[in-house]
Amino acid sequence: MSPRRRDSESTAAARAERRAGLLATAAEVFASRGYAATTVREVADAAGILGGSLYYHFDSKESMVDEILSTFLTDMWAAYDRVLGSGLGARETFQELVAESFRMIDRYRPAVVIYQNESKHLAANPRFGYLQESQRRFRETWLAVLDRGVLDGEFRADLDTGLIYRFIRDTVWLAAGWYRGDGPLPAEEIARQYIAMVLEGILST
Amino acid sequence: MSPRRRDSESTAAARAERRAGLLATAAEVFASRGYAATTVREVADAAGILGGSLYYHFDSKESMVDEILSTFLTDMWAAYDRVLGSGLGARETFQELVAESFRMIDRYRPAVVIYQNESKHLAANPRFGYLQESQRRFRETWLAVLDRGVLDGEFRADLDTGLIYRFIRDTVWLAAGWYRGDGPLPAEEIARQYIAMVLEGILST
Amino acid sequence: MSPRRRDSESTAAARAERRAGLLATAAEVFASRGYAATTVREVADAAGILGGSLYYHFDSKESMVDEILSTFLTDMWAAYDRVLGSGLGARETFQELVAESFRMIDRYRPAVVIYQNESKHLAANPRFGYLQESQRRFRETWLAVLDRGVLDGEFRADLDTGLIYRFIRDTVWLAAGWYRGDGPLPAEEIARQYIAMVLEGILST
Amino acid sequence: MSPRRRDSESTAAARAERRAGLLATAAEVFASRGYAATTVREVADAAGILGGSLYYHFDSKESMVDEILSTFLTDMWAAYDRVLGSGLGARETFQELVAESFRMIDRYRPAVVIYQNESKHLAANPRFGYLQESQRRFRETWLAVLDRGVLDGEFRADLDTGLIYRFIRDTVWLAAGWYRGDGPLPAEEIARQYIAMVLEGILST
DNA sequence: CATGAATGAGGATTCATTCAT
DNA sequence: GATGAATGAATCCTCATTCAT
Repeated sequence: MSPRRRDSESTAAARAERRAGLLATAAEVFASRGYAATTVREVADAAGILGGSLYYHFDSKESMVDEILSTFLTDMWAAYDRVLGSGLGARETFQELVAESFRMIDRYRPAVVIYQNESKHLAANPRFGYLQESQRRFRETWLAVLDRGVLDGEFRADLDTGLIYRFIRDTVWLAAGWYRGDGPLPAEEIARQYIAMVLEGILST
Repeated sequence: MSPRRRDSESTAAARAERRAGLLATAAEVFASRGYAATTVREVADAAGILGGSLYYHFDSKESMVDEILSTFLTDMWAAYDRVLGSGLGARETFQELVAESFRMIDRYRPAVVIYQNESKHLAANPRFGYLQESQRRFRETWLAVLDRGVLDGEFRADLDTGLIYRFIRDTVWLAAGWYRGDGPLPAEEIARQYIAMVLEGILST
Repeated sequence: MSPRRRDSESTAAARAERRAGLLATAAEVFASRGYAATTVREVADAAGILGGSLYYHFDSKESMVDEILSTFLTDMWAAYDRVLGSGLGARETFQELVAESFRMIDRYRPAVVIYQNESKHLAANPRFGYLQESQRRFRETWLAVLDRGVLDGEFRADLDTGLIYRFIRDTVWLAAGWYRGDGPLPAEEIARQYIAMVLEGILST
Repeated sequence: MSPRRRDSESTAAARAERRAGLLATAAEVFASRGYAATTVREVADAAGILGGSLYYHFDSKESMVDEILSTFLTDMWAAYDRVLGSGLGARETFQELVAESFRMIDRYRPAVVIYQNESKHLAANPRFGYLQESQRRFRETWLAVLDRGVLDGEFRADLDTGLIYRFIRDTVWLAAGWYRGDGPLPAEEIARQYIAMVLEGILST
C-alpha cells in the first residue's frame, strides 16, 4: 500500500467511514426508539461520543435520517430497476421484487424500519420530497406488475389490484420489524414463504 | 326529559361524553402526527380549547393514549372472544376473526393506527403492560387457529405457522393506515378480499 | 367602570400591557449588553421570570427586537412626518427634526441605542427589511432638507451635503448612548445646543 | 537571500507577519459581523484555515480583539501625543487632532469600528481596563482643548463643553462606519469638511 | 503550522404540567 | 370547565477551545 493510498484513506475515505458508522448507530437507535422520541444525546451515547460531537459530522438530527433513508432508497431502486429491466413475466417479476425486498431488509433493516414508521410524517417536510416520489414509483411499479399479471391470466381477475397493491406495499417491509439476521430463518427462506403465501394462499389444495 | 334527568346528564354522563369527545379528537391527532411528535397544545387546538384545559379532564398526555388504547383493546377482545367461543372450525374462525378486525378498523380507526405505530414503544412503560399481554394473547390465539387448521388438513402444512402468524398480526391492522369510512370500498368488502388473498392466493387456478 | 370594561381590560389590554412591560425590560438589557451578547435568560432574569416563560409572550428573541425597533420607528416616522408636513423652511425643518429626534431619545432611549448598534447587522435578515427602508427614507428626508437649505441660501454651499447628512444621521441618535432622563440636562437643552453647534459652529464670532 | 536570513524570517519575523495578517482578517470580520456575533470559525474561514488552527497563533478569541484594539490605541495615542506636544493653540490643536483621527480611520478602519461598537461591552472585562483608561485620557484631552479654546476666546462660551466633548468623542470615529479608502473622498477631505462643519457651522454667513 | 475530531458548557426554544382566577 | 400565565426540565444545536497526529 503506497503512502499516497494511505493518505487518501486517512482523509476522504476515513471520514466517509466514520459517517457511515455513526449513521448505522443512529439508524439502530431511531429504529428502536422512534425518530421523534429519540434524542440526539441517545444517538451520541450509543456512538460513545458527546451530543455536540455529532454536529461535527452532521448538520442536524434531520440530516441524519435524511441520509439514512436516501441511501437505502437509492440502493433499493437500483435493485428494483435491475429486476424490472430483465424482461421477466409478471409472476417472475413479482417473485424477484419480493426477493429483493427481503434482501434489502437483510442489509438495511434499521433503515427499513424507519422508512415504515416515519416516512408518512417526514414526507410533510419538503426536504423529504423524495419519499413521496419513491412512494409514487412504488405504486406505479407494483400496479403495473399486478395488472399485467391479470392481463396475462397469471393472476386472478376477481381481486382489486389497488387493494392487493396496498397489502403488498405494507407487508413487503413488515418483516423488518422482527427479522434478525442471526435468527433461524434466513431472508431467502422468509421471502420464499411470503411468496408462496401470497401467490398460492394458505389453504391446502 | 325531566330536570332530574338533565341534571344527572350534566354531571356523570355529560362528563363522560366530554371525555369521549376529547379522546376522539386526541386519537385523531395522535394518529396523524404520531404520539411522540404531537404536543398537548395541538390536541387542545383541535378540540378548540387551551392546552391547560385538557388537564381538567385528563391527568396527562400519557393517560390519554392509555384510555384510547385500552378502550379499543377491551372492545376488540370482547369481539374476538365471541368468535372464539362459538365453536367454529379453523377456516371459519380465521374468516370471522379477520372480519372482526376490519370492523374494529371501521370503528376505531385512529386508535388502531396508534396501536400499530406506537405500541412497541409504549410497551416499555409498565403502565402499558396490558399491551404486551394483549400481544401475547393475540399470538396465542392466532397460532392456535393456524395450528389447528394445519392439523385438520384445512391449511397447508408446508408453511411455518410462526411466520404466517406474524404476517397476519401486522397485516390485519394495516388497512387502518389508509381506510376511509367514506371511501368506495366498505370494510366488509376489504375484509372479503383480504381473506380471499390470504386463503387462496393471488394466482389464477 | 362597568364589569364589561374591566373584563376587556383583563384580557386584551392587560396582555398588551404585560407585553409592553416585558419589551421595555428586554430593550433595556439588549441596549446595555448588546443584542447578540444578551441571553434570553438575562432578559427573563431582569423581568423576574424564567427563561422559558418569555416564550408565552413572544415567539423568539428575534421577535422581541423586532417589536422594539418597529414600535420605535413607527412612532419616529409619525413625528417626522408631522414636521415635514407643516410647510416650514429648511432651517426650521432642520431644527424641528432634530428636536423630535431628541424627544424620541427621551422616550425610547433603549430602542434608539439598539437601533444605533444593531440595525446594520439585523438588516441582513429579510425580516428586518423595514430597517433598510427606514434608512432609505431617512437619507432621502435629510438630503432634501439640506439641499433645499443650500438652494435657499440658508446653508453653506461649500460643504458636501452627502457628507453632512452622514454626520447628522449618526450624531442625531448618539446622545442615546449617554443620555439619562434624570441627568442635569433635559432633552430640550441638549437638542438646543446640538442645533446651535451644527448650525453655527463652535467658533466664537 | 542567505539561508540564515530565510531561517530567521521563518521564525520571529515571519511569525509576526502571519499574526498581523490573521489579525487584519479577524478585525475585518469582527467589524462587519460584530464581535459577539462572530464565530472563531468565521474568522478562520476568512483566513482560509480551520478553526482550531487559529489557536496556534492566539490564545483565544478575546486575545485577538485585545491585540487589535491595543495596537490601534497605542498608535493613536502616539499620534495624539505628537500633536499635543507641539505647542499649538486650541483651534490648531483641534484641527490636528481631528485630522489625526481621520488618518487613523484610514489606517485602522476595522479596528476603529470595533472600538466604536464593542469597547463599552468589553470594558467590563478587567483585561480591557486600558479601554477605560484610554477613554479617560480622551475625555481629559478633549476637554482641555475645548476649555482652553473658550478661555482664549477662540471657542464660543455659551456651549456646554461637556456636551460638545461627547459629540466629538463619538463623531470623530463615526466615519469609520462608512469610509472606504477607495471611495471618491480621501480622508483628508472628509476631515477638512468635518472641521469646517464643527468649527463654523453649516449656516451660510 | 495545520488538520480533524472531539469536548462540554451554554444558548434558544419547546413542551408537559400546574394553578390562581 | 376553561383561561392565561408561568414553571422547569429537556431538547436541539452552537461554539470556543483542546489535542493527538
